[in-house]
Amino acid sequence: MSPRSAKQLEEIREQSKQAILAAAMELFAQHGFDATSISQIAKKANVSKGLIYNYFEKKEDLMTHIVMNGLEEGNSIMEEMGSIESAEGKFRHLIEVSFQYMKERTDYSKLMVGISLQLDSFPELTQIVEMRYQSLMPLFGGLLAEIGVPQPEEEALAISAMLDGIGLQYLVLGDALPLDRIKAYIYQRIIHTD
Amino acid sequence: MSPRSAKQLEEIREQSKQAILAAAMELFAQHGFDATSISQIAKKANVSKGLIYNYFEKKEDLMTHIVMNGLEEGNSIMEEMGSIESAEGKFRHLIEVSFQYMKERTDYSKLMVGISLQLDSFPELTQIVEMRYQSLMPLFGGLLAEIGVPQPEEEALAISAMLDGIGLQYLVLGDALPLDRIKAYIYQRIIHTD
Amino acid sequence: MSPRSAKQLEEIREQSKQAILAAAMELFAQHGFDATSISQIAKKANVSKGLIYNYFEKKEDLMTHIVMNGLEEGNSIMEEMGSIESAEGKFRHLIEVSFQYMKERTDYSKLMVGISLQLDSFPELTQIVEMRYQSLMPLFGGLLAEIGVPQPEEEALAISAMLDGIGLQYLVLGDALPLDRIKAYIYQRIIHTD
Amino acid sequence: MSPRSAKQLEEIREQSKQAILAAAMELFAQHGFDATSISQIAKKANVSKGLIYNYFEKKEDLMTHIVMNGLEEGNSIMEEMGSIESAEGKFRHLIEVSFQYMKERTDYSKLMVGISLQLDSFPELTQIVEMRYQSLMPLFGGLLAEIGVPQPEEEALAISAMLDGIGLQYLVLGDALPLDRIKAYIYQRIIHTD
DNA sequence: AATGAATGAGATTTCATTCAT
DNA sequence: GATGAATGAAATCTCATTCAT
Repeated sequence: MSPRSAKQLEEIREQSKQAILAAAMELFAQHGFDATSISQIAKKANVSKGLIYNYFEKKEDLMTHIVMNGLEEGNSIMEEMGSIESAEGKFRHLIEVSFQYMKERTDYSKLMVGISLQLDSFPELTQIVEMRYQSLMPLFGGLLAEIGVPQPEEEALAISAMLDGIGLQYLVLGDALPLDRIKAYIYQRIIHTD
Repeated sequence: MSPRSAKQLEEIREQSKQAILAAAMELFAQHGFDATSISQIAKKANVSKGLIYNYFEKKEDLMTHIVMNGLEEGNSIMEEMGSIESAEGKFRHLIEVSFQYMKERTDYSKLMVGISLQLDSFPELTQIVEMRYQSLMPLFGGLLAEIGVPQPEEEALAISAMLDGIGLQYLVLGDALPLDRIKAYIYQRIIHTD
Repeated sequence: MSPRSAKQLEEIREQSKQAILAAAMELFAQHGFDATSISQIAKKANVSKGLIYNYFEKKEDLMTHIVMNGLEEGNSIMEEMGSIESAEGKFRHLIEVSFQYMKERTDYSKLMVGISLQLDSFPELTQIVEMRYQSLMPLFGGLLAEIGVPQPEEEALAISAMLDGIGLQYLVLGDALPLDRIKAYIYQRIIHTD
Repeated sequence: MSPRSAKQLEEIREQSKQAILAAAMELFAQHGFDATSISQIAKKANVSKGLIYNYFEKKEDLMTHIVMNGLEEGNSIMEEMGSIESAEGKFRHLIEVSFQYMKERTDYSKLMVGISLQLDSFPELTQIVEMRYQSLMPLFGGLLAEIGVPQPEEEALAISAMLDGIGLQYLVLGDALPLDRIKAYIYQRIIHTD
């Protein structure tokens, strides 16, 4: 009865949606949410303004989807960590992944920091993002305790802050920031071998 | 028509300007630059829309002025530091001032982080803000070297990142973040007495 | 491709058309022509947006068809009247049918009044609807003359206006309007037995 | 302090507002609320689109203001009636005013009927308009009783319906409807002298 | 210096209509 | 016959900016 199979339709829909989300993410990251117009997104995604509203009810929803997707991706990265044996290995993995993320997904990182600053415009995200910020602390703390670091909780606070700070600085300064040197220092400080 | 002296006029001008800038800063920090309208600023400053354009050519100029003022203020705080003798004292002062700033001028801090993320909308600020980020590093490095910290440069990178990270986290999490505990930890780590 | 007889096809067509018209009528009556979207109609009719355009060239055509159908239905009701002998019987029938219509087909009545007020948006209907309004007058006049009412023409004007007015009031006030009391009064006035 | 006096400003504001309301009323009456765009209103009022939003928050507010103004005007007409002595005089006045209104303010009448049909789009008006419809009935009833009409309540219902019906018919048929003949008939029927 | 009415560009959003399948 | 993804025009509304006073 229907001229295109359900699967075909789903594919088409998914493609359009992804094109739109990709364009939106890039622009949101570059210019911020408010300074990005639906027209710009449509143009970048090679799509009509109207189509965006076939898939997303409001402009806000674009942001919501992007952030949610990103957090899910983050979760699956965390889960990989489960398969690593030693606490030290886990810690290394966490650090590696964090730095890699900043380098490779700079856009997304920028967007996340931006959103953090105006959470009251995105009520659906408030809780999720706040939890995100808070969930890493105990994880770090546990790992550092297992490794045998003297004051694991304070160190967790410190390292978590450092990572966020590095992220922020990297976004502003770009490659002028010596990422690798900082990474090495962290390892040396925690693991005492390197 | 009314015989006011040049000095009186200047005073009036200055008062209006400051009222406008204060209102703008608060609103920019709370809702972001794009989400704040000139009308809102005018209302909050108890001033007409038109008057704002007597003093500032464009909306962007408001932001530019606010940021510049803030940086100058920052500079004068730094200068106070000159009168302190010991490197340790200077370092302590720097840390104290930084934490105090986050607590008392949260709005302004938020605004500065926000602006950092969309520097391309404020071309006049790009250079200035980038310099700001970079200028603290050597300062920290010098102090830490004087104090006798083993790897002063890496430690400077680390502490500078930590401070920015703490700032970011404080903006998102508010008082859920144990500022004082982190501060104590920094002191303990660098100064070994506390 | 599928071997369906012309008759079957015709049936399918007719079913779809009727489903669409029924959905459109309900929605037009409830929310007005402009406030009703093709999407809503499609959803209510369980049909795709595209299909509507297989049967009707433009959205306006839906309205045109609905009104025409309604008028035809009205005509056939009138024709039933032909089989009644006495003028009084005919008059009673006319009144009964009118009141029944208001009660049972409130939606359609609402739609007809609404359309009357913006005839210039539906050029094809202008003449038809105007004729409708005018055609009842002579009919009433003739019946009232036969019954022996003193000034049959004026009374026809009056009763016709009353019926329209009752319709309008009923649409606004709903069952707060004492339809039966008014009906009784009309009978009493014209027929002097009741 | 302010360059134009408050009075001047108020005058300017009032003029613009009236121009906008007049344009809106005419267009709403002609094409209906939904089919009239803010652009059309702006053009007809010789004013920019933006200005309309200086005075009215939403498009709906235009309708609300127009209807409210009209009802107030209606009230003051009713109050004139208080100065008339005899019930018969009052009744005549009421009828005269009603017919005059239809002729002279056809636009407004049309708009009122239109609004009555879609009251659920204008929640602020619902109560007011319904009350309006209901308030005339007892008024008529009282007058007719005083005049000595046999069944004053039913007659009130009948006449009230007739007036609304005449209004509706007049809006559709225009001067093809013999207003004066109907008016004469009403007088003759109620007052038995004419 | 100060006001605020007025403008117009542009933002978000809706929706009738088309068309490839 | 039937679908629904896609378009684009137009609608509502916002707001930085201008300017007569």
